[in-house]
Amino acid sequence: MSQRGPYAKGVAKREEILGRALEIVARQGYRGASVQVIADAVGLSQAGLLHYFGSKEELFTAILRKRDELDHLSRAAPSDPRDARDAFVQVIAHNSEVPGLVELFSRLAVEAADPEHPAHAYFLERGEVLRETIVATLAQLRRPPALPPETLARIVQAAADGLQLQWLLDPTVDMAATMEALLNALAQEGHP
Amino acid sequence: MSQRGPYAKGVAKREEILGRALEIVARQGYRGASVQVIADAVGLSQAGLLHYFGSKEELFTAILRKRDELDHLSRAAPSDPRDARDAFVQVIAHNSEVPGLVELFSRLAVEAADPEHPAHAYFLERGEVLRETIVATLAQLRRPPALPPETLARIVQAAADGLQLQWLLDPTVDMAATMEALLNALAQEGHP
DNA sequence: GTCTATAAGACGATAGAC
DNA sequence: GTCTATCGTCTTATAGAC
Repeated sequence: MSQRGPYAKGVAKREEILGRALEIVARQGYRGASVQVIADAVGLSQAGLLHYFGSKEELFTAILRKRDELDHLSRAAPSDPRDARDAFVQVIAHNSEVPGLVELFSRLAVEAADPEHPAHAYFLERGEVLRETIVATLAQLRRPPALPPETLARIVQAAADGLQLQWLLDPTVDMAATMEALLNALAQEGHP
Repeated sequence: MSQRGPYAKGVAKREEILGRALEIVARQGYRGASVQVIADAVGLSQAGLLHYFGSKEELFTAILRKRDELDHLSRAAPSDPRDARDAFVQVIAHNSEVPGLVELFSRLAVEAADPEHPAHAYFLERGEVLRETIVATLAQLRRPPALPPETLARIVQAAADGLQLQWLLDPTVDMAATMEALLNALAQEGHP
């Protein structure tokens, strides 16, 4: 059904390109990556690549969306709070393997401040979904928390993003361990 | 003494330029600010401006250093933990008034991941000083904390940086209030 | 759908006059 | 110390052939 229709082939090819572009950025890093570099890496000309993605910004936004998809981040989190926590920490641990994606994410997070940027909506939506997941997970823990759940969720999200900046600067920083420590402290906390 | 010597005038002028450049970026925002734009704003030609700063990257790094200086961030924090907390929160609150500086900081934080970048050392040093200050302040609170002080300091720093990204994306986010909530929760926490 | 070719511009940096 | 002028590079985007 969804594989038929006039665009099926184009969409499939687009996904294939996206997958390879993702690997390239993840492995070789995002060194101010240009459309040309990605095009070479996926075996297309620059114009050929931009045929599938309207512009550079849309291309990189699509890469980030694809990454979330592969990270299962668009799915609902596990219902058991500890499983949800572990899944979150594992995504962060995996990020250490893909510095180029972390750099791309951080860079676009700044550029997407402009409401006209194609990634603006992406970051807004992603943040909301992430925080909602955190709130839902927190709701299953001991109550009442010391802070409003929405505030806690913002802090956890901020910590995750900020740890990426620290890790980019100094790769000896252990993002996953630090986040796990924070989440464990949050899980144990609350007024008796 | 330090105002004499062959470089005194050049240094003074450099500082003057820096102060104006800081205002420009703070007020008009960093919109992919180029050397040209800053030069126009401070009333110099592009080459004239680069005479004082060797390169674009050094110029922007100097702006960030100047900002820290004006924020009294290079000084020792107040000895009373509550005063230290308030000072920290006030710096964050003030950041809401200077979006261009927040954007510049966040952007350079990513670019400075490259050890060759002129801002690399700046961000490393700034992070260390900030975390040491946080650790010293935490040491004056109830003990023992639920987490190692160094870990807590990393989390607080990460939260501050991450909140900036959230705020750039959505200016209705209250960075100062969120950070204050986090710090208050940390101050009250600990094993009885 | 994919290419070549090129437009069209921005930018940082430097040379050299004054 | 400050300028003008220019170089050289890199970039995205598009036009048009196949």
